[in-house]
Amino acid sequence: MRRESRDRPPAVEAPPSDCGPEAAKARRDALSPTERERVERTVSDLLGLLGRAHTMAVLKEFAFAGEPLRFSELEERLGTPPNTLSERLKELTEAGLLTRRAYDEVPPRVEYETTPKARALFPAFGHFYRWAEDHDLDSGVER
Amino acid sequence: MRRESRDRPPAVEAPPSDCGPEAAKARRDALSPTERERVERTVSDLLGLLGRAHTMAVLKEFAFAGEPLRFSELEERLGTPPNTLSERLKELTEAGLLTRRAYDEVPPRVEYETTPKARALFPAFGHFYRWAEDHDLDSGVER
DNA sequence: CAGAATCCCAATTGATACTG
DNA sequence: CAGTATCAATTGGGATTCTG
Repeated sequence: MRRESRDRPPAVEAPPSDCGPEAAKARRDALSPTERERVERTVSDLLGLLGRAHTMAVLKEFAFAGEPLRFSELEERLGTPPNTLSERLKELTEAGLLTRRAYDEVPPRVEYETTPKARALFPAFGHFYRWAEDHDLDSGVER
Repeated sequence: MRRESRDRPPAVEAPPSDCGPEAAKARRDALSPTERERVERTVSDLLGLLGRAHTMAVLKEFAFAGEPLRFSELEERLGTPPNTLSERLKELTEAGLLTRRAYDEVPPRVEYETTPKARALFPAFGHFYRWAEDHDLDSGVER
């Protein structure tokens, strides 16, 4: 797999053999029809979930925070309206990607924490960040 | 927690050093303030772009196809309404992720092809696929 | 006080018909 | 075939209100 023109620091140039598209394609072809169908459905469900406003931004926040976050922290960092944020957090919790823990205190405190299932997703977000170091969107300008 | 236990090793749990969140976090801290700000903005622009209906599904289709795709192929494979698909393709093209080539033929033919910039994004989609092999979304109760 | 619920309006998306 | 045009349906944003 090639790399774009960059004068960028070394990092690790070799893309992980684990998440390249060719690898995924090969793996897909190796699946049984039944299992493959399940995987396809899961992928499209996942993309459907991630493809709602603020959802990926929320996950990215958790990925970089590396610790539980409170509703108000997310609200502040993302600038997401409370009703929308509330809905996204509910969806992510129902999907099994976050757990919600309410502490019976004054003032009240609710913490959301990622599940292993969500953390297994994080490398993709790390990749987006990595991508952003080497690229820009729009204008066709390839720094 | 439905099918968390599989006959496959975790694998995804150990993120590749290249796109793991820790690596990204460390890299972020190493950036100059200016560059870091640009990267942050690019990431959120990217997530904004990807977070529209069907956008990631379109890119996934290209990632697995590995070749140019026509409007009708995408429409058929994704079941996306033509106006929405049209808009998404326009956005992706303007973002520099796709190129559009129209052939002067009868019947008309238009092919969309990924740019290197888009292909640099594909490992993330491969990762989503990989994730789906080991996980499921526990779709919660309907609203 | 955190945050869930509600209402209302704007923006996005979907379904379908239609055109070059 | 590859889109537009149009209109209905769904979703998101902002302000406000309610509750523990």
